[in-house]
Amino acid sequence: MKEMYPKRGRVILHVDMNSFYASVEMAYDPTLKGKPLAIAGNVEERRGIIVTCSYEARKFGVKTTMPLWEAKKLCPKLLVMKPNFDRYRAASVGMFEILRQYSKLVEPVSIDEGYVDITDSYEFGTPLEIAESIQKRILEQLDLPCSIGVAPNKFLAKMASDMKKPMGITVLRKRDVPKVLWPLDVVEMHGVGKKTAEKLRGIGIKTIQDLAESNEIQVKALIGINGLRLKERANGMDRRLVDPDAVSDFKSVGNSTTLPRDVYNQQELIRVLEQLAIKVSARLKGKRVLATTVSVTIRYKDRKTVTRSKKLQNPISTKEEIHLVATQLFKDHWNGNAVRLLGITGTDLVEQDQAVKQLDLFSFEKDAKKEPLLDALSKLKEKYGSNIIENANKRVNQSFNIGTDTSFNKDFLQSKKDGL
DNA sequence: TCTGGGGTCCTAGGACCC
DNA sequence: TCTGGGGTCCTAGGACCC
Repeated sequence: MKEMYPKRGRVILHVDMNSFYASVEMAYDPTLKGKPLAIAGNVEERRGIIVTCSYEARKFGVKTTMPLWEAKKLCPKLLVMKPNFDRYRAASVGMFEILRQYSKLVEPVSIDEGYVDITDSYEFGTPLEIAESIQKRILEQLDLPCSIGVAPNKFLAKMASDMKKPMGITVLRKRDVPKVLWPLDVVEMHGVGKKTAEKLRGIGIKTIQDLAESNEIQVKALIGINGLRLKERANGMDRRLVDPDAVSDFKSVGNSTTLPRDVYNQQELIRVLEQLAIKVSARLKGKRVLATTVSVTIRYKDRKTVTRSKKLQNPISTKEEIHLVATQLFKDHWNGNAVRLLGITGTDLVEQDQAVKQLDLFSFEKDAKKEPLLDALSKLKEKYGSNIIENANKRVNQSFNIGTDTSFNKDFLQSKKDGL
């Protein structure tokens, strides 16, 4: 069947939901439609900021990341809601389900956007027809608006979806790049932020065209290997594949909180760490993973931010363990100044099922101290097969010879008994 | 009386090993 | 009497994105 169609170059869609959180709230409660609506964090407190807002609110100048009080000044009738993440997740699942009906090659980028490779999706029509069909179904079935970019690669699709909002469809071919993309300021490029744009301006690169025609050596010297990638993108080139598994193996799990006021008191800060440890632990367990490295983020009154991390011998996930490691890190590195924000992040994640083996190996280490080593090794071989022996050997050596990191853990357990 | 919270990726230096 | 060069791991921080 497929052979009947002519071979064509890649066709990638980037689907981007419009003011997603606000749109979901309007789908839940249609009386909100047509009104200036904002979703904001920490609505009760002054430090609340706008996360998303409806297009009606944008007409007043309300923008993402704007402090709530400022938004209210611009738009006194602004309706403000706290985020309902369960609703957004449900809507997101529905959206990606629709996308997967057109191609198996769907790569979620975040809760409200994703790429679809429709190169081989001939049976659903031309690329433009597919984009129209997707947009229509998301609107009819979920009552949610989106914008779609149609292009030969991810970068162009992403740039295209951004061009018409809300409810736009933009086709961006490679031959359109000089006319459409090149006149734009280089900061408009996905992947170029304020800092990079500033640096580029320093060597006379202002527009995307300037970057496309820039001197590779000069750009590389200025911003590193990333500069070469950006130059390629500016020329409309991007070979990245649409990878359905890209997000499934996430790299870290963290929680942080800005304190309602600046805090000096160590006991109080340690209690905040406990709350964060509870959250991180619950999320790790929900994802069935353990963290091998724990980081603590401290933001001071003057917004100066430091992160300190510790790689552990054994991955952990309980709230007690996380709290102990985080507290130790905090005590070791806090400079005593007033703290505005605290965060805990777990990285170097390993799957629980794999960690079970490691747990067994750990208990084996204790056995190894009682029994002759070879004896214990052969026991292990019976249990797991020979391929695991090498790892076991390493771990035994570590626990016998070095042992610094295991004592790190033990110190914590001791300090816990001592009441911290 | 300002600037949230969740992430990813990259770089760079020091320690350590061979 | 002087001091290479490559590689990996760990830690810290910066830039960027949604």
